[in-house]
Amino acid sequence: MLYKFPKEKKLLKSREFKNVLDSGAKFILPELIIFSKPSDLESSRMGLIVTKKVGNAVIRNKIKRRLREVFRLCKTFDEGELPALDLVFIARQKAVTASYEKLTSSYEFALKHVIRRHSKTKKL
RNA sequence: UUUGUUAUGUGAGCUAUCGCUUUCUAAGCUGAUUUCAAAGGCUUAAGACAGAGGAAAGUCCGGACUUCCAGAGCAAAGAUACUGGUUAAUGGCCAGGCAGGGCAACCUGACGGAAAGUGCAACAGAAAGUAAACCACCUAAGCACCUCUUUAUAAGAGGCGCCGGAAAGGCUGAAACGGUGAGGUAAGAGCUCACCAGCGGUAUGGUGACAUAUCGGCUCGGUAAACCCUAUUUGAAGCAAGACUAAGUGGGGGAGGAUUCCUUUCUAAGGAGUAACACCUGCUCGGUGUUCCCCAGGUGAGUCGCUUGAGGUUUUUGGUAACAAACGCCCUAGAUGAAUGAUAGCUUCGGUGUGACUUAUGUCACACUAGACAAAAUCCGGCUUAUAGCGUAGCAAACUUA
RNA sequence: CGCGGGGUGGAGAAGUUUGGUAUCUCGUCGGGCUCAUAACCCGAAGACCACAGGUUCAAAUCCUGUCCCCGCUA
Repeated sequence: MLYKFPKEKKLLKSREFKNVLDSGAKFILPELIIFSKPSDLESSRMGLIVTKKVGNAVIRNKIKRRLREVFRLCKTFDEGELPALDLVFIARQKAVTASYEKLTSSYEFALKHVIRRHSKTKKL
């Protein structure tokens, strides 16, 4: 069930995007910029931003698909403690040449930091 | 065989695991209330089918479809421009003519009109468009003068000037009022003749563009991708078109009034007129809306439109061809922060590297690498541009062998 | 989906309307002035006008196609 990716796990409206981008926490990687914000929903949701600077339509679609796979498959770790997050991925130009494994590892690395940061703010 | 040229095909495949979208089936929930129960809707770690391109791209043309009340006239503006055909339509396509390029196959061409009018041509040059002035040329006819011959005022020869002749020459320029040759003349000239180029008429062939032949008088520059003229043609906006539903509430728009005249009629109805502005690309007619009253936002909600269509294709027939017709067969994406994928393995086409055989081309084996351009967004017909690798067929030239 | 504007030395602009010479400012280089630097003065280099093709005697300018950049409407 965890590997499914229905519409409820996507950010679809520009309001939701704005909300995350304005008040969310920012984490920068060579391939990505990730905005995150805890939500009250049961599961995490994700949205994608790939600008025209990255490449043409074919390249942009490819990046989107890969990032969706990364989000879908890497959700398993920290199953019990995983809080529901709204995530927005902004692809940078290095994401074009980066391999799939590199994307997953960097995403996991970022998630750990993000979760730690959010738990700290909750405690405070 | 090499080089070239034209047309055209393909745009890697298979398996496993995990996912996405549409449709159908199955199950469940909802609809649903006292009971029974439908359409519809939703869900599913259930199953099945299908799921990007030759250019999906650029948005350069043409249509379908939809809305605008979209209708008439005039003007403006835009587009097109050899001829004939084809098509729903086109600026596309096919065939032909002409011009240019190429040894050739073949390719390229905004290819109507300059005797309707207006404009333009730097520098150079006598002159850049009406043709004349200027320089140089000639001195036959007329006038005047000078020199020589001569006895002489007359005659002859020569010279200069005026008037006159003059369509030839004038070094330039991208371009100068036909070109070359011969005759002709005081000097010259299509003034005359031959050939060539151009213009016009006639005849023949062709649907036509045009071609061929012949005759004529001799010549009337360039630029319309300058304005323009002629012919044909175009209403505007675009699927965020547009239609429906829900939510919300006061409602996405709503509600009325004044004055003049006429008719019926007796205080009501109908018709006409009256101010300003905006829109229908400009104007006129015509129409709609707003103001002279009031108030106010919000959403990018859902469903339909949405994919069977001027569809594709085998064969046959007509046509040189584009294309058309008949019969049979096939159904092939409908997403909306936007699906059609991710990962792993294998096989073939290639590329790179190494090794072996071989004079070399090449052949075999192993390893690495999955690699061009580029993704539907209402749908079709074209055009243009990008494109790795692998092909197929026709034709032309050169070379070699028989 | 439908439109508009632009591309000229290293930088920023004019010239395109009406076709014939590519100009200006800053910067660069050389020289002068100064003990030295700046400022100032003198001189020079640097552009096939985004790319390709066409019209014309002649194209940055006119026409056609392509590429890139910027912006707008609902």
